Amino acid sequence: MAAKKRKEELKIAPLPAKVRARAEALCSDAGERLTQPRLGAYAELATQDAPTSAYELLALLEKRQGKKIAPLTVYRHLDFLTRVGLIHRLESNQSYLACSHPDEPHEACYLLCSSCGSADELESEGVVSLLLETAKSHGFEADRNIVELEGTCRQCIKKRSAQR
Amino acid sequence: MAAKKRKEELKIAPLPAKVRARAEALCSDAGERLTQPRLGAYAELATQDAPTSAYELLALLEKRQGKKIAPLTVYRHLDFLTRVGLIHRLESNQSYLACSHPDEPHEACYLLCSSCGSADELESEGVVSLLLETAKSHGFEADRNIVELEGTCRQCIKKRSAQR
DNA sequence: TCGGGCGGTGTTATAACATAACGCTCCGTT
DNA sequence: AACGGAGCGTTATGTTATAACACCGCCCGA
Repeated sequence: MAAKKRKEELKIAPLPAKVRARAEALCSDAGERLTQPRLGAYAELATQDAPTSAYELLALLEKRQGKKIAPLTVYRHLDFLTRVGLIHRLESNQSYLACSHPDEPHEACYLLCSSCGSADELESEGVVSLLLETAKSHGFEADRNIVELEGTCRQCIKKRSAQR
Repeated sequence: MAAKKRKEELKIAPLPAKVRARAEALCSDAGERLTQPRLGAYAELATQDAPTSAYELLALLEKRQGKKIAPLTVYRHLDFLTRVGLIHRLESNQSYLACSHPDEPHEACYLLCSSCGSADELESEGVVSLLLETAKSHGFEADRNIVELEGTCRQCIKKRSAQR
């Protein structure tokens, strides 16, 4: 037979080469393996334009790969991707989001539009440092901060004012 | 028969008179009815010293009242209490917490200790206003802000340093 | 005081989100 | 080739939340 027997024939969402390279670099720097299933989950998330729930992601992956996937599998991938910083979890609505700038370690705020469902990641050293400082002054040592604003994004505000 | 037939014999967790009065005032000001089951749920939450999940609360109420309660009932009470501002929901771990100062409308930060599970509500005009300002400068109009810091509280830091 | 309406409650069922326990496979190292 | 550990799959189950529908009881107006 001419065709080599390839183990990994996983279908993966198209991902800009640059983004993919960045993800691979990030993982190898961390001494972690960006396997095919993990990459598949990341690529799928990265091509969504709104935060995605674990089960939505599950459905997307099943559709693309044409086979059943167990929820636990997806959660493991999400857990991994969160750990290495390629994605974030939005606590206020249990959804997941590819990080828009995974290169530098960061603490971000999220602007969640309740009208269109979009999420914007917002670098905010000022807010974060003030937050940590405030906490510290109360004797509290913060490991992780969750800052999510729900409201209406610029586009939706514009759209709304245009239509009336 | 001497005893009048009382409809409402719901057992309710003991609640300081002041706290109860404040809750009643808050509801009547809002034109809402603080019914027995609602008060029961509030009182139960208010006597916990850590954030409580909906199903934990359910179990507590069932135990106190000696009867089965449906989850939906509890969720409705939680929803009501959140709406009038007597309790808050912590998004990062799906739990609920009696508000420590429901009188004044407020936006708070929460300091969640991952060691002892306690939650501290922290008034933080500075942080909140900076947050809103930052969002606005991005054309985003925020309705609600979620600010939760996970870390170690003062007591647990002290305890930890003492024991080693 | 009667009656109508609406908010609150109860019941059953089910959807959505997440993890436990266990064993096999793959891959790099010795 | 043997070993060991990370990754993965499978089954089962736990946890969180909501839908649909009917009844009850309080308030208010006639």
